[in-house]
Amino acid sequence: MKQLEKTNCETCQFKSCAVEVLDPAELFILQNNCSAIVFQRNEKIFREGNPHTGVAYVKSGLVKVHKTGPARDQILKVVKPPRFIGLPTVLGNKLNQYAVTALETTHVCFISSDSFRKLIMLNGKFANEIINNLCQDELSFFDRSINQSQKHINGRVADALLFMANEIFGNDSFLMPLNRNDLGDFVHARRESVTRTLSRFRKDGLISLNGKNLRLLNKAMLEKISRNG
Amino acid sequence: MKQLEKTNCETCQFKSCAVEVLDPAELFILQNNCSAIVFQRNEKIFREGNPHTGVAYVKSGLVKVHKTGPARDQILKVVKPPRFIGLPTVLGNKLNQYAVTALETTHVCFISSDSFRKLIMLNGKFANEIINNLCQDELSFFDRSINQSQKHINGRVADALLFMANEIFGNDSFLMPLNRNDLGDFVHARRESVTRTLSRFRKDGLISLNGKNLRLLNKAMLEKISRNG
DNA sequence: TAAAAACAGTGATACAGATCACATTGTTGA
DNA sequence: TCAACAATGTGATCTGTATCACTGTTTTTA
Repeated sequence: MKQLEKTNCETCQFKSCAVEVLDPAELFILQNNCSAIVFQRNEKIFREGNPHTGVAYVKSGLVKVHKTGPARDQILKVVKPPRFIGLPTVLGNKLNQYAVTALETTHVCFISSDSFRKLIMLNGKFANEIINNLCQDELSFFDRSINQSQKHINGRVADALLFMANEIFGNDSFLMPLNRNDLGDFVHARRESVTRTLSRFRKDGLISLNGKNLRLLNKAMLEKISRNG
Repeated sequence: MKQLEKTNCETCQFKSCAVEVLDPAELFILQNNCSAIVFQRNEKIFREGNPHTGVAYVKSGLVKVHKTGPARDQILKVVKPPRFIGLPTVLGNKLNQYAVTALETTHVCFISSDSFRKLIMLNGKFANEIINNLCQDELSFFDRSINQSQKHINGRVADALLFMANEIFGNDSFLMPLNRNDLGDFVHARRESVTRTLSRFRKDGLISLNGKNLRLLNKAMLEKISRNG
């Protein structure tokens, strides 16, 4: 974790849709209440239970959002930039309700919650973009919840692989950013079951697998498995 | 389902926090793009896959939000008024992504999505309230997801009973608004398992149970079961 | 670079809940 | 008010995945 020199929000190459609609005066507010920080793999961006540090805007990299449950940690989502993270906690002005951890080198801007709220109040378009974000999250969370609870482990692991390939990497070949244990926490299963499922997929020629190195060989079949559980 | 005569938003006794912050001109917009409808038990307020009918403001009654999964229906939440429902779908201008059904006689105001969006753009405080709502939803959905996937059926059913008593009815004695099948869809279990769990709770003196008539007799113990799964 | 710690694979076993099949009770409307 | 259907309860059985125990491998760090 390393603080960077002040960045220029106006010329920032990672501007969010929400920030695009701000006028110069509003950008000035943002500019002066925003600090850029770099996190390395496995460094925590939010720590569960700690006082919040502002809204986080993830500019580059990859992060996991996770939370301690009664039995174990659970990965709620894996988030690719550009994306705001931590609105619920920050806006409620509470302690962090969940943890966020970098899965690779990740650039983040922290925006003080006061100024974030000020922007919402000042600029309806900005608020509208934030609302769109939250709504989108809600819908995908509904889907995820249903899929996780109604599919068998084959379907859940297939989902996770397709998600990584399609949503995160945009490539059928990728380096799995989660270890087997985390992958278990992501698909509501245990490490051993994930291992067995991946081995089965490899044996059936659906994927090639070498440690974290993954390639989807038969997406049609994986999608079918995803549908049928 | 029955359309009522035009209501007066300004003097409405069920005004939401969000609507409280509107000025007269904005209330006038709302007034003219808002229709009040009553639904009886089991009538659908939103039908999954249908074109949306605007944001729904639930003024009184009780509703379930549910969605078809690969294997069965799933109840995502049970919502008590006052509450906006259906923002994600409406704002995305898509088909309804989930269904909403009345569990008892329920009064709803439908607000056209255009005017709802206009209010967000015009009034930062309104937008802010909506954002607070969405954030709160997200946090409770995270909790629910973790509880549902990590607890055994005893803990999940205990959670549901405590939720009904504490959040919905504010009373340890209530008429369960969900039948055994729905209760199963709510706690990610099957009808038979719910029945068995409730019987066990009754035998152990934790609840009294007579059809839909429920009374929590030992909340301390139910909370303990909820914690330990 | 050796020792320790984290990560990954695999077989044997246990068990929570699903599923099935059927009996009983409650509800509805012709 | 009786037939038809929906909802509920209950025992017997099946099964997917967790758990346990152990081995092998990779990564970290002292």
